[in-house]
Amino acid sequence: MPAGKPATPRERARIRTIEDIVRLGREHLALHGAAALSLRAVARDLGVVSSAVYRYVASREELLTLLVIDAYDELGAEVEAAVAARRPADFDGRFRALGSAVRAWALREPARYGLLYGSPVPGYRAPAERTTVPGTRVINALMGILDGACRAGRLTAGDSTAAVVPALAADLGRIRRDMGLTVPDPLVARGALVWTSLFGAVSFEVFGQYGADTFAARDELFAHHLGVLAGIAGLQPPAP
Amino acid sequence: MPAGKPATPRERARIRTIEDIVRLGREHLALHGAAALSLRAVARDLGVVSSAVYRYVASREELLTLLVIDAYDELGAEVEAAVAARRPADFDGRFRALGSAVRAWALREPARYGLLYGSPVPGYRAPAERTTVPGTRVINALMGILDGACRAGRLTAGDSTAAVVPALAADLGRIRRDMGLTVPDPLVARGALVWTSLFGAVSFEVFGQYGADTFAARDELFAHHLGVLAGIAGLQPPAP
DNA sequence: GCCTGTCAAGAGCATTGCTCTCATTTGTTG
DNA sequence: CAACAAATGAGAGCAATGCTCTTGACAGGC
Repeated sequence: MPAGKPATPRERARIRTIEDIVRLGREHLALHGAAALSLRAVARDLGVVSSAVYRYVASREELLTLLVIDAYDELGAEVEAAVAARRPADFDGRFRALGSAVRAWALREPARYGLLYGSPVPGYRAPAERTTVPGTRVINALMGILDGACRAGRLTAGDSTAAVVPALAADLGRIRRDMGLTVPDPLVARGALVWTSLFGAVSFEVFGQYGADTFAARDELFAHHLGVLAGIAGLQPPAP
Repeated sequence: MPAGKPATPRERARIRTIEDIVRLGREHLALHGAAALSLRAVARDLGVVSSAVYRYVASREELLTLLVIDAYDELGAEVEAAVAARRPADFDGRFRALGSAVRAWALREPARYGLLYGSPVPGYRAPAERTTVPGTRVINALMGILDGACRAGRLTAGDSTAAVVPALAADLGRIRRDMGLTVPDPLVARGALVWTSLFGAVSFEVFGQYGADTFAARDELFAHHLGVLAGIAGLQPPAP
């Protein structure tokens, strides 16, 4: 990418306008939800007629894609910051920080979380080539923690030493190679389970799948879940 | 409820028309997704002008609610049937049947699954008084399995005998009382985790959160996850 | 200083949810 | 059987939406 600072003032004004559009779109998204995102409303807020917005953003889908990338990046940055705030050797603490950061961001930005991890917006498919990189920051961070614990010998195998079936082993092997992991196959599979389970727990809270008043102590419930998930991943709490 | 067969033919024709509307709505939902559901489109398919539909369905939201109930009921019925097909004492098998049934239905009906467990349709809130009963069939079945295993003494406590924090214990106690469970608190909490984790794994598949070609052996991955989750719940595989 | 390319505006098309009025069908009842 | 009343369907209409097209103005680059 050329990137940097495009010399021409036209280009500069252009990217500035796009930034404004994304910012306004983010506000609308957070306020009224993904499917209620209206290009005309953004245009109004921008003080411009609707057709003018199409000079900068090809379509509503394009704006959605920009907002998806924006949200993935914000979530990823917060998660990475939360993880980095813990001692590098405190793998269990790093994992819990990751989970708590995901949940905190999701509860603070439910509509944007729904855009990323909820039902896909009908007729819209996020272009993989633009969203996979920011979309993998969380799972990369998670696997990084597991891999670090494994290299440090702080990963308990538990009863998960049982070999996985060959078809799955092929996938896991490829993943380990692509991500440069040393974690053994069964624990990679468990890492994937922990990953999906974490987002399942968060989604239930954000999307209101728990009944309205089934759980009053949601913070404690989530903390409990995080502890169990840490155990599944093979992470051991810091020595007392 | 009076229910039964309303004598008057007008009422009969009326409920028949509503059934047709729900059926057409279900088709549109499955084909084009939830947010693309259009009352005018189902009116066209029904061979009637759009305003006529409002004689039977108060609003688009109302139709969505009917479709939510319809989907919850279909999913619940399939899950219950799958569970009932296993030997009552085969708790582990029953749990795996439950999980597989959820996944099978979700993969077969992704749009309807998204309506139930995805991001809420913006501006729409399912009325709890009409959807909670059908919406709790899966978790009831799951807790029923755990409770049955507990009563039969086939539930391994594992290392989960540690007491939960008081705030959470209050919630768990209420849940146990409401559902008539004998499972101890920590295992109720684990049941909740297994519940959310199951739907997390299914959602990742249905919503395409796994990369396009990260996992080729998704059936095996899910089976592996189910096995781990069964262990978390305290279920032991049938004696060899 | 002129020209070219970028930009905003406006009109317009097809679509949506929903309401209103009016005519027609239909079931019931005298 | 006929008359009445209720239920039903049709159509027009309103306020939105996404998106396209044409027209005119403005400003950057030679």
